[in-house]
Order: sequence, then structure tokens, then C-alpha cells
Amino acid sequence: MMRADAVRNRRLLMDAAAAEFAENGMDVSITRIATRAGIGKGTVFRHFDTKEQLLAEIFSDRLEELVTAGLRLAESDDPAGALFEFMTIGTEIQARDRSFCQAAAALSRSESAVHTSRERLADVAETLVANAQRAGAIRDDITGLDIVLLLSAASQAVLSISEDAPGLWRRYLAMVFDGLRTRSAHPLPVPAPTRAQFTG
Amino acid sequence: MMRADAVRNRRLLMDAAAAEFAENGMDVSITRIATRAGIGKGTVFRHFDTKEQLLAEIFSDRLEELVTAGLRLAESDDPAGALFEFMTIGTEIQARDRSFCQAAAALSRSESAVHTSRERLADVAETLVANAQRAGAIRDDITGLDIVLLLSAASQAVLSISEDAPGLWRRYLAMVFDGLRTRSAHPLPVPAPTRAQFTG
DNA sequence: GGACAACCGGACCGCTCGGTCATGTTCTGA
DNA sequence: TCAGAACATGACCGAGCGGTCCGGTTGTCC
Repeated sequence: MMRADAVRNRRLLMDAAAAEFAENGMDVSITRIATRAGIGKGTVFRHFDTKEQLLAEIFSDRLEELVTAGLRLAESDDPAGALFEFMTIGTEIQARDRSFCQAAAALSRSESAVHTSRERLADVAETLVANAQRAGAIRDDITGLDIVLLLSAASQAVLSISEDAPGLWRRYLAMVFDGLRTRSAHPLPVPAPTRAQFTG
Repeated sequence: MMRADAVRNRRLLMDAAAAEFAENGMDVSITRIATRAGIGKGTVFRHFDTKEQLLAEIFSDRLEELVTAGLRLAESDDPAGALFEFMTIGTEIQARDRSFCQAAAALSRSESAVHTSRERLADVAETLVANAQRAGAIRDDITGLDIVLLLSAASQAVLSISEDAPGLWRRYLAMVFDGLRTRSAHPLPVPAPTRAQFTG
């Protein structure tokens, strides 16, 4: 059982780290995070052996947040709308968090918590896609992994001007989604990625 | 007039820096670049006052490469095909170069050479879009700036698995392009970015 | 061929980073 | 209430960074 002050400090730390990572990317220093949390630097390393572990925990939380939303949307009776909202939520998370994409590239292979969250995300995306395809709204030649990868497309497109144009990602997400519709479909030049490629 | 050895070393330096930045992103150390070029670290700072300047020069070269291709394609008699090839070239450059997107976000405002190259890129994209729209192939509610921003979408989408799946970006570029076609058009929720937002 | 400017190189500087550790403090259970 | 375990802290460490500088080297021009 953790002591009460340890629980409180861990909470402060997680919040501060999440905020710093979101605002400034995953290269913010531990010192800065500790200061923002109002705790000492050493305390950070009491809760997490390494900076990478801290980042992984936060990143994995974000992924689970999206998984949860996806599971709820999978029950919707408007499959196309559900898929679109899933993509909206996922893109918004990334648009708000500068560390998200960096974290995805940096530690998807090393941290097992992240690994399983990514699997769960792929699963729920697969369900949402299958539902939308069954309803005839979405082209048949795309997969759940396609959707997961496309989650970063719109937010990254606007990354260089995101401060001056918040919300612009919605414009490109709409364009991307237009490309996913059944009647937009043209043959794709490359097969979908395999689960093994995604998993790493 | 530069001395012959200085010219040769500058060439070696540029090539090595471009390769390192492309392979490892813009955070590679000057020491590493110098070693790869087979020159001393001090020599790097003889040619460029700061690391940022070196990065800017290379980044701006890449942009001009794309501008040149765009100008050629603007003369094509297949406007839709020209736009698609423009996007293909731009996306491929980014897919091959890990520093590209970082550089775009980091120094588009500070370095004037980059600034003007970005303007030229926006101009040529505007022309290509206008041509394709006049031909009726591309939806009317998008702009050249949209295209420039979308250049990063596909390459960034696959960034986390790009080593395991080279060329996968072509799949998502095709999807994005499908979303740009006239008959895919659904109303967009957000207006296009202004030139001022893009310029910074 | 010689003089001199241009150029090269790597030891060096100040700084920041992630991570450690000894010391002092605070909570908790009996 | 109090012993002792759990926890917090910030000075400290080695490594690596961008950038500087000066003694030695090399190309160039008369």
C-alpha cells in the first residue's frame, strides 16, 4: 500500500508531465516537469525508473482513452458517423499533444503497456471499419490499421501552423474522410500494412 | 573566391549533413555530421555560423527541389495527374527525410531563405490546384496551401512503421487524393488557412 | 618559390541533460 | 506515542551538446 503523500505526489507528477509533454513535446526535461509538479527531481525517479517509462505511462493512458471511446462508438447504430467520430477524437488528441506522435515512433516497440494498448486500438478500429463497410458507407479496400495510421495524418499536416490555426486539422480530417467513402474509391497502389508491421 | 579545398569540404559537409538529417532527424550532433563528412568539427562552423543555419540551407534546398518539379508540372496538359505527381514527389521527399517535418516546424519563421522557398512552394501549388480545378478534376473548395499542408499527411501517417513498410505512404497519399476529387466533395467544416497563417 | 591569407582541426568551454545517492522528513501501524 | 519504514530532496555525477579558439597546414597569387 502506498503512503498517502506518495499517492498525491504521483498524481501531481502525472498531471504535470502530461501537460508539459503535450505543450512542449517529449524532450522536456525531468527538472522542468518536477518543478511544474511542485516536487523534487528525485521524487520523479522514485515513481518511474526512467523518463521513457513516465512517457510510456502517459502515452498509454492516451491510447486507452481512445480505445474506450472506440468501444462505446462500436455500439452506435450509425457506423459511418461512429468511425468519423472515432477519427475526430483520435486526431484531436494528437492535435492537442505534441508528444503523441513522437511517443508513437519512439517507444511503441520497447514498452509493453504501449504495445498492448496499440493492439487494443487496432482491434477496436477493425470493428468500427467492419461496421461501416457492412453499412456500405466506407470503401472495402481499407482496414482498421489504415484508420489507426490515418489518425496522425490530419494533425501532422497542420503541425507547422497549429498555433496560428487551431482546429484547422478538422478541415483535413474531413478531406481524408471524404477519401474513405465508398464512392470515392479508386484502386490503391499498395496493400494494407500487416498486423506484424504495425506491432513491430 | 573560395579556396578549392574549402569548396570540396563544403560539398562533403552538405552531403553528410543531408544524409544524417534524413536518416536520424534534425537532432543529430554536429560532431557526428563532421565525422561522416571526414572533416573536423571546427570546419563545420567555418561554413555555417550555427547548426540551425546548416539545417536551414539543406531544408531550403529540398523545398526548391520540389518547387522546381512543381514549375515543370505546371506546364503539363494533364492537370490532375500533374497535381498528383507533385504531391507524390513532395510526400516522397518527406518519407525519405526524417528531418523535413521537424525543420518545417522549427525554422520556417526564423530563416529567410526557408521563408521565401515556402512562399514559392505555395505559389506553385496554387497554380497546380487552379489548373486541376479548371479541368474539373479537383474539388473547388481547396487551395494551394491545403495541398502544401497535405504533403506531410501521408508520410507522417506511416512514420511509426516506415522502416518496416517503405512505400506504404503511397497507399495513404492515394486515399488523400481520392478525397480531393470533385465527386468526393462534402462541405468542409473549417475555412482554408490564410497565407498569413502559413507564412507565420 | 616564397609569403601570406585562407583554411583546417580538435582540445576546450559552459551548459543541460538523465539519473544517483546520502541525508533529512513524514506518514503509519501497533 | 513512537519506532521505523517509506518517502522527498537537491547536490552531485558523467556524458554529450553547440559553439569557440588558436596553432598548424595548405592553397593561391605574384
